[in-house]
Amino acid sequence: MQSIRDLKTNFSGPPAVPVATGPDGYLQQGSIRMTLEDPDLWKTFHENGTEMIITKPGRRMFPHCKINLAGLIPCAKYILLVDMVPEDGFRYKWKVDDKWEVAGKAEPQPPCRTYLHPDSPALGSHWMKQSMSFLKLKLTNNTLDQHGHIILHSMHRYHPRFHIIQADDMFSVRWSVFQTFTFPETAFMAVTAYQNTKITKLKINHNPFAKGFRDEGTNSKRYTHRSSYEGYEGDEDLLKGKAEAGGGPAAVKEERYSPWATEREGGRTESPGGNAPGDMYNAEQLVPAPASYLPYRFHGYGKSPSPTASVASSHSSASARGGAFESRVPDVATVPDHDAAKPRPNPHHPLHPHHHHETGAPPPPGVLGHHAIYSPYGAASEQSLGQWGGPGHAQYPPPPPPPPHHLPAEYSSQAMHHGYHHGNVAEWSQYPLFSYSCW
DNA sequence: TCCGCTTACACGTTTGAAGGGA
DNA sequence: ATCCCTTCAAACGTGTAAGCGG
Repeated sequence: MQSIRDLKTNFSGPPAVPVATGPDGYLQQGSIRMTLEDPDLWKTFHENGTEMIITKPGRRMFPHCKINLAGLIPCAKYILLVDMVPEDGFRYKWKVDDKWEVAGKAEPQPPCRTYLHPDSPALGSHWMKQSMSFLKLKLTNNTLDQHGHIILHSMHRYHPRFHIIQADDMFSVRWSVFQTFTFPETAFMAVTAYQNTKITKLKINHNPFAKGFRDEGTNSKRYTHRSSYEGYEGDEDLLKGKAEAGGGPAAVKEERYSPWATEREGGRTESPGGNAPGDMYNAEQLVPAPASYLPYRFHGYGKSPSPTASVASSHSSASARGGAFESRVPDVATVPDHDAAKPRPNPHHPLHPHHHHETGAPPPPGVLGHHAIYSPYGAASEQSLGQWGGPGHAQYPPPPPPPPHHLPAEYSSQAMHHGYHHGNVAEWSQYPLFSYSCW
């Protein structure tokens, strides 16, 4: 694979635009690395088809996202964000034969919200000092949610996407260097009730809050101990792997079972027990953007649910390392919502966001979601984000539905490996990073 | 009838205030 | 007065099961 780092050569020299340096005047040099904590646990869930409960008041994820960062400039400030992007353009249903099947096209994408890590902004040294948890991130199916939780559709597949942005504050994000990371094993199905009993068992066995549902006695231990639970190989293997790995990467057997019907047929190759699980490829991207839209919040570029018939294919060899740099639109906070909903001048522009999968299936409606940033800091959030404030009400469903995005064929894992050349930096501003919304 | 969603519930963890001792 | 530790209750996070509604 061509390392995404090659991309950096486009930027490592004198920046194409003066704003290319970070807000501190430091130029991001080394490549930022992001690794996922508990990759084995994630893989165990992933092999069984991770499900995340979404509720009206909001539900935490389990496992929750926890990452390690390296390669940041210690004295530069960064902002860490996470959002959820659809895996594909379909709605699923759980079949009696224990697998998910496509049940139709995806619902129009709800307002896409971005969760701001509570520590943001913080120095690179802070981010690298310890692992960063998104424990308090909550998922909801309430499209009118006023708490800033991330809104998802039930029976749809998503994966979290992490953004590290070099910026002193939310206001300077527009000038900032940022990178985006995804981890294939963190993909999940949003559900209002668990469908796969194996997932239920895994949750009960691993989530301390669910201890009350564990069997009596031996398996009332944390997952660092071998569970007495029988009949769930993933769980057992995970524990075995941890015991035998001796600190090295756990050898999680690849996809011995996949609840994704299409994966079974498609020979999905993600999540092998490769070396350095969770390691990411990444690329540095500069974020020039016109300042004229500063009063607005982040603008989602409306990552389109890639019309993929097959959740199969894809997660790439980068995925094999546990994570992937996601080709994406390196831009922020530029275009008001209604603009974001307009058709892009060139949807096949190489800067157009790439998805993990691509197929010839029809594109889903409502692909240009509304993005908003949520900070768990109540007042702090108001303070730091207030300047992004726009119209103060939720916007769902988005009136009128935006035209569907037809994603380029490169909108695949391959693109994640190869990246692409940003020929014209100025054009980036046409592709907002986060779409705009309020809650 | 089926399927997805909501709600109340029991059980466990987490959190933070209050109190006591060094 | 300050710090540290313990205790305890409230808040919060879980999955379950029953019921509702399209």
